[in-house]
Amino acid sequence: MPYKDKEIEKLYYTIGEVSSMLNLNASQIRFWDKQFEIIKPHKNKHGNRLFTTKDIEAIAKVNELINEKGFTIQGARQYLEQSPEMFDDKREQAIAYLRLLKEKLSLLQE
Amino acid sequence: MPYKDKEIEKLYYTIGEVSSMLNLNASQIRFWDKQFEIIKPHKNKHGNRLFTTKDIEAIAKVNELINEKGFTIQGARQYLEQSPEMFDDKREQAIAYLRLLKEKLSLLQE
DNA sequence: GAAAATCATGCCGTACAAAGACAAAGAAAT
DNA sequence: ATTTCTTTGTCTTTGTACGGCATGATTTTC
Repeated sequence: MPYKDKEIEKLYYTIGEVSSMLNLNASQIRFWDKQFEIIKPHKNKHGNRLFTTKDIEAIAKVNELINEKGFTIQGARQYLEQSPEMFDDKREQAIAYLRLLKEKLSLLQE
Repeated sequence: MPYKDKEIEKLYYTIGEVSSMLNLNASQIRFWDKQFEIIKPHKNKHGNRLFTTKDIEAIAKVNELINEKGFTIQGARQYLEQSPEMFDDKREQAIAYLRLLKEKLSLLQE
C-alpha cells in the first residue's frame, strides 16, 4: 500500500504544529493547558505534549472565548462548565435565542 | 400632602445610593462610568453624578457581565455593543421588535 | 460633617512572554 | 561508526506588563 501514511490522519500533534495551525504562541498553549481541564494532551516518555484533534478543538474554543469574545480565563472556564454541549454552537445559539423569546413573550402577554 | 415624596419614585440617585443599592464601591462605579458609554449619569452644576434607573440597570448589567459571567471590561463593552436592543427602552421599537419575535416563534414551534 | 468630586498614585493578581536548560536530529569531522 | 557541533523543538521556571480597581489627598457640595 503506497503512500499509506500520507492518507491516514495523524493521531497526535506536537505543540509546534498546533502552534502554527492556530497561530498561537506555544507558551500560551502550555499556559492554557494548565488552566483548562478540557485541554489534556498525552505526554510521551520525556514529557512532550501530544495533542489529539479533540485537544486542538478545545484550544480553538478557548481561544475564541478569550481572544474574540473577551472572557477572562475564569469566565471562559465557567462558561465551558455551564455548557456541556459546548461544541455544538448552533444548538447553543438556538437555546439562547429561545430563552430570549420566552422572556419577551411573557412581557408581551400583559 | 403628607409622605408625598416617599411614594413617588425618585428620578435621580446619588452615587452613594447606587453604591449601597448594588453593593459596589463608589470608585468602581466612577471607573465604569468612564469605561462604558451606556452609563451616562447627568451631572448637577458642580459635577455630582445623578443616576437614573436606566443608569442603574446599566451598571447592574455591567456588574453581571464582569463579576458573574467573567468578561473583561473590553469583552463586556463588546458584548453590550452587539446587543443594543437590550437597553433600548423606547416603547414603540420594543413592541415592533416583539411582534417580530412572535412571528419567528410561531415559525419555530413547528 | 458626611458625602461628593477630581486627580494622582499605589497595588495586587492575571495572563502571558522571555529565559534558561535539556533532548533529539541531522551534518561535519575524525 | 563515533564524536563533536549546530540547530531545532520542547520543557519548566521566573519575570513582567497591564488591567482593574482602591486608596489617599485635597477640595467642594449638601
